[in-house]
Amino acid sequence: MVGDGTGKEIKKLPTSEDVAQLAGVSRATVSAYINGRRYVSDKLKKKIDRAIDILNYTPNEIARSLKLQSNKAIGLLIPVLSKFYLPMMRSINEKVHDLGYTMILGSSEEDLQREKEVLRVFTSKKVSGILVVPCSYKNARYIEQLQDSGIAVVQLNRKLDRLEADSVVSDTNGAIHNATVHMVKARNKKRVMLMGYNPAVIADLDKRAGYLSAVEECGLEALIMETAAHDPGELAKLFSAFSSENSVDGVICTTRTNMEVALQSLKNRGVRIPEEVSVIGYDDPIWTSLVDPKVTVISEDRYKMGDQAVNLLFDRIEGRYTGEPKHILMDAELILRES
Amino acid sequence: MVGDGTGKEIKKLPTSEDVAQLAGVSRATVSAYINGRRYVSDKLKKKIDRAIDILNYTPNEIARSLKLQSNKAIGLLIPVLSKFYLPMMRSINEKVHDLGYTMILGSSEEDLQREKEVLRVFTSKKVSGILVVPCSYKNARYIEQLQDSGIAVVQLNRKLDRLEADSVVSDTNGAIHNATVHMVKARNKKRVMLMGYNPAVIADLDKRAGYLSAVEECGLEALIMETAAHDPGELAKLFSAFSSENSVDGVICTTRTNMEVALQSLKNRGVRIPEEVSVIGYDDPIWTSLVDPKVTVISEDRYKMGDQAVNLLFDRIEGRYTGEPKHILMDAELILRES
DNA sequence: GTGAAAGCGCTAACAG
DNA sequence: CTGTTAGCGCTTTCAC
Repeated sequence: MVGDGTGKEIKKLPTSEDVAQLAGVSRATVSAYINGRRYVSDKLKKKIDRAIDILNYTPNEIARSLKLQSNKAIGLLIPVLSKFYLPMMRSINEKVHDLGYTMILGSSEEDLQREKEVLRVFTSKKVSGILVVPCSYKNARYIEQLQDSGIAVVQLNRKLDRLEADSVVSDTNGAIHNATVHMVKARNKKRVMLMGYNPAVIADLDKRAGYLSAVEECGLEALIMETAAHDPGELAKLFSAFSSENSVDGVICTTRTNMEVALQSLKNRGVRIPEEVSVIGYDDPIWTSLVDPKVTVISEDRYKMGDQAVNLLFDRIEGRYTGEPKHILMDAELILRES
Repeated sequence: MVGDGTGKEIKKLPTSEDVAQLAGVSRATVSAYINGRRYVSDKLKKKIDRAIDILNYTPNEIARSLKLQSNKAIGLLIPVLSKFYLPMMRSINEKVHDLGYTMILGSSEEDLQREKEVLRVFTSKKVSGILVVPCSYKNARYIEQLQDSGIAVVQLNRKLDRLEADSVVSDTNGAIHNATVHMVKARNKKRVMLMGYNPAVIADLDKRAGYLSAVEECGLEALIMETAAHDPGELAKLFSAFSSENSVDGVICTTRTNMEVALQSLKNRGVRIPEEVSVIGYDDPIWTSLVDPKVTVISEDRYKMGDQAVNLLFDRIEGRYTGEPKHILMDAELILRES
């Protein structure tokens, strides 16, 4: 316990050799026992257990990975660490943990170059698989190379047409389409706006498409309020733009934050919801069912998306599936409430 | 491009040996060049660069880690993947990426046993350091063992008294104290409630303590509304309990969600803020400055907390600091607005 | 200034 | 059934 003036003493960790020695067996037997790769007699098992216990031995995963040429780890690459991805991260984290894998997290920050960097790091760490929310078509070729080198890849939340890899995305196009039609047919609204469309976001293209096809189908005018990046300044601009808009009787919000902006603005102005203006929000946080009026929302089950994706990934990693890419399109639910 | 009926062909990745061979040098030289460990003549550098390029060589980090007995990775262990930790994750992710490290993410789910499991996995992967939001005193000894074996450890957001490791926590005690006093002295409120206290959460003990010391100092009655876990059911209970409470003239919320509940309830009831009831929220999401009235909040700069923690960690990892544990207590700011 | 060779801790043939 | 042995790909003394 007393130092020698040079700082901490670092205990060298025990190796399988140490365990073998103490148990009076060979390293091979220790390895076989730990990994359950072949029969080991009860007597030796006991001895080994005891030795492991005494030494407090933990296998060195690095050495194991080097030998096996694969790491019990998967990489998760998302554009930004935002709350949007949390539900997916949760389901992924659970499955990964249950299977004894670890999750390496990286963000591309929507930057093509950085995306590639992170992917490169993942591969240098020999991850068994990668879950990626791609940020650019440009890396499709590179990702296919990774697959060729034996790394399983699943696209999450965004799907590149030119990338031959499993994918799990939600049907935002259909969801927005249905929501718009619902406003018109069931609520009898005539001037329905798509609020908060951001042309820089890949997913928003789908939302726009769904909206446009719906208004066309209903013979109405397309009313789109654009916005830009997700910083406070832009949000304030959106807030004031929306607040001086009083010709619409229906609002479809493209994101959760935009829904907050819209609701806040309407309440401030004393606009009655849904009599004067009907609102359909995006995403379904707890409070949407607590507030007055309870708000109708489009809800993507992102927890489940993550779950599906990680299932596809492990099907590949563990060799249960080796065929053509599977593409899962998840329905986004329209949760009807009062707004 | 044409398969042979047996499925994918997996290309073996090039090794430093391949590079050396192609460049006509030895592995030692390749290694030395890549890591800048010793002088290499320009001529050889060129050759090596060319070979690396041709082969598209990426060093195998696993082999590197085995040799060096340390992985360019750090582990981040948080209780749950909630939005509370996102700002910290962002700053940590940035620094880690900049330094060429990777971040392994794990969650304890507030479970003692699982916390230990995750820590064990981190060590088996030979992470260079660990950032941990501890969930129990019980693992303090184990964590100290990790330090003894050479792994740097920094506690984040929560600090165990009996754990000799660097820490970065925010001064919630002081923040709640100040907020309470502010309500009484500056707003002239007499019945100030601490709303949403959850005795099961370590941090809430501090909040309670700060609140109690303040009401005592002001000679007021302590009014604490308790709540339990973070599920929708409990939240609804809290909402209704708070909604039938009309004897208070000031509310201090313990979390962001609780703030949403309180504001929503007061608005529903048509209670004027802050004339009838003054509200101080916790956490500072964008909308707090957009709504009417703009809400006064206690704001922990969690991005900065993560930054500080990761700085301490790398000071240890890279040997710039080897002394006694450092404990950073970060001020939580009271952002005065209208509520 | 550069190369040869040993070894990090583990697994998997191959013997016995 | 269990032990011996040969690497996995890299870094690093130690010679040249």
